[in-house]
Amino acid sequence: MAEVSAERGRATRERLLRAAVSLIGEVGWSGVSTRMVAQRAGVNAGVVHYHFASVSDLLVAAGVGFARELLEQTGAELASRPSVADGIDWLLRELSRYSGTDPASLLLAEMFLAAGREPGLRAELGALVDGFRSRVAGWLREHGQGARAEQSAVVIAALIDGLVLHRALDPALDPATLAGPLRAMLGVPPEGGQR
Amino acid sequence: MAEVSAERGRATRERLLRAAVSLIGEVGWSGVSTRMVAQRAGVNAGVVHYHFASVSDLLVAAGVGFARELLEQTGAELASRPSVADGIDWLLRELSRYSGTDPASLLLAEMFLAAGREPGLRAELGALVDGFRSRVAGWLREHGQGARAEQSAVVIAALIDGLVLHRALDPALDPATLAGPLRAMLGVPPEGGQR
DNA sequence: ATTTGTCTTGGGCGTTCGACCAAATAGTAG
DNA sequence: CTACTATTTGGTCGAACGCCCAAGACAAAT
Repeated sequence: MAEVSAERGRATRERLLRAAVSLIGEVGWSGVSTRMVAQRAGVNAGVVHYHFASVSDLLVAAGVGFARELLEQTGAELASRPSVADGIDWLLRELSRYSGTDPASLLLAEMFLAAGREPGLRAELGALVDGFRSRVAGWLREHGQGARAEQSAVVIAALIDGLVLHRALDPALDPATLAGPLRAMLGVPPEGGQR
Repeated sequence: MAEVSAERGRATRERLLRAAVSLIGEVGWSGVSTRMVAQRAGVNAGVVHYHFASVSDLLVAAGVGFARELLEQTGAELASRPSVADGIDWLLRELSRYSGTDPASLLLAEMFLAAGREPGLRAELGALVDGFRSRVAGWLREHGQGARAEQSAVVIAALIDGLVLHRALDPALDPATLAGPLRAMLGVPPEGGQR
């Protein structure tokens, strides 16, 4: 078989996916065009339709791949925190890194919207978010939050995305200042790990 | 002056705004076209550019008008609740009415995204959300939540939008089940209701 | 009756889009 | 070498886009 050719094709496919990820954040889901993504990937426009049946297919594959990586990484890091107070502090600090206007934030938001119009994307993204929630709930349960672990996890997951959205409107909004209400919600003493 | 003409013109302008509001939710901010909005409003395509300098101007005017009405109405209703527990319950019940896939939910989400690319929209929407937060904070302070009223208001406002987003992915997610964590956050007895 | 100003119409300009295709290129196998 | 497959190229297609404009329609003012 043409092994080197196949290898080069895989690399091109990867470049297309990466180009799509960055472009979705910059110009919006529906703003991404064949020519645009091809130019950024450094390939001819026709190549896009060789590797993907349609532009939609490319966008879904790119977005889901990115979201999977981000959610699994965040979930793992959060679950490894020794205490709930620690985890909350870490999460809020992590959220401060996303301004709400950076490509990563915008990509996430764009995916939520596109999911409403692309059933396949909705199913995949829904499964990812559900997995994240379960992971958070499990972590809370491990630390004695059994009673409302599930509901608290829902609140935390939704709050993450809500805060990213609101930071886009008001960059002065600092997530780190919200530790108080969150600790109260989770029944953690106000002065847990750090101040 | 041509009073009847002017009146008819105002009515046409209103129809264009309403058509734009419904279309943003259906096809997305950037998916709305001149011809589309004109057809839905029952007027010729050229009329759009008589009443508005550009499609963007129309969308901003339509979106901001809708958001202003919704936020002021919700803020007023929430602030009129006799107790924090009451308000939380009402808010969560109200949230249940938005599936995350209905035009109103989608319009709100689309506006957050579009705000990142249209500075004018961002300023207006930011002011509206800030006003809503202040109103919620004032209401919390009135009911003895002075210590963390501001932060709690930020959490509540962000949570609203986050929940709408997440409901779009998982319609089974029922906001009403989240009263427990929220009451804990606000220092309200879990079940009794009034403080 | 004529003028004035507001509103409405149909059409056209230039651009960009997704999709598709035949030809060209590169690498493997016989 | 030839035969074959995978990949890339440059180009074309019809459709839709935002925006603009000249002309018509119409109620009020003169």
